Amino acid sequence: MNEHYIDALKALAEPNRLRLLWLLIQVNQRITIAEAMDVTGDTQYNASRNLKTLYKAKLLTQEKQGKWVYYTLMPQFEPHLEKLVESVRSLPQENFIDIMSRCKKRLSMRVNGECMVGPNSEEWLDKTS
Amino acid sequence: MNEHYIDALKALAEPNRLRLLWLLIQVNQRITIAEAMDVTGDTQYNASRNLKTLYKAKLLTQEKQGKWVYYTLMPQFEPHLEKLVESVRSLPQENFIDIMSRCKKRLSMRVNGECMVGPNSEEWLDKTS
DNA sequence: CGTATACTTGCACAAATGTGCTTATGTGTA
DNA sequence: TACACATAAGCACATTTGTGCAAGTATACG
Repeated sequence: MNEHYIDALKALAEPNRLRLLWLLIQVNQRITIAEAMDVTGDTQYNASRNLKTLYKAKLLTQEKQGKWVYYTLMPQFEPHLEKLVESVRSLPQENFIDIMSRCKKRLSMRVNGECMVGPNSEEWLDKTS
Repeated sequence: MNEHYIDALKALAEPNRLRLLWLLIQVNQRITIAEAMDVTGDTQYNASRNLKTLYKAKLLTQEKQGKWVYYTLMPQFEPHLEKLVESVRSLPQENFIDIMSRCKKRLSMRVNGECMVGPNSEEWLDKTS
């Protein structure tokens, strides 16, 4: 009963995942696990698993492209899920200022909208030092 | 960071509590633990703790009156919390039909809007047998 | 008073969840 | 084919969370 909704709530009830979904809502763009790692500072295992958890809760879509896996916000059509995403969207930006600026920095390293470098690259470390 | 919001999500990410909050939203009325027990079939410990968890997450208010403790939906003023409650409100009724009818039955046993009998009373068992 | 009733809290335990490490899979490139 | 790199999956472990039982607090009522 409402298991899908419960899964979504559980997926969001964890700070790292909430932050990830918030980011994906705000940037309105797909991101790779490598990019998520750099932006959040998470380990590879955690970035991968947290994105996958959001995917299993049907909040994200997954798309493999070469060696990269892109995750994107999934459009919701049922009212309760739509409103849940809207709720996350309304979270005050103040709590995410640094993560947002890191994300913009990381996305600016793309070429033609494609992720080119892996996690902890020279280019990234230069940008953030 | 957003701990209050995370608490609310956690509180809702459990079927029994989600059901309780949905009920409180729909009936738009305070209810006692005794009533919650009868309606959900939960034990006293669980009804008490689940309502208290929702209270600690600031989704409900608590009001002691004589030997009864009434819980009521708490009005939300921050957009993300408002929308979270709206999301729960939009959950399809189909999933709650039986619980809703039991709740109406239980509330009809009140006198002047006050709960008069405890859990598993004769009157209640008669009504639902 | 003393007893019944509504509710709370502490403890023990099982189940679920998050994390880290290691290893495996799969893809691009030389 | 071999190697580098992005991601996933398996395992052990600590933390959290839900549940049941028992004892405790508080209020009503005779």
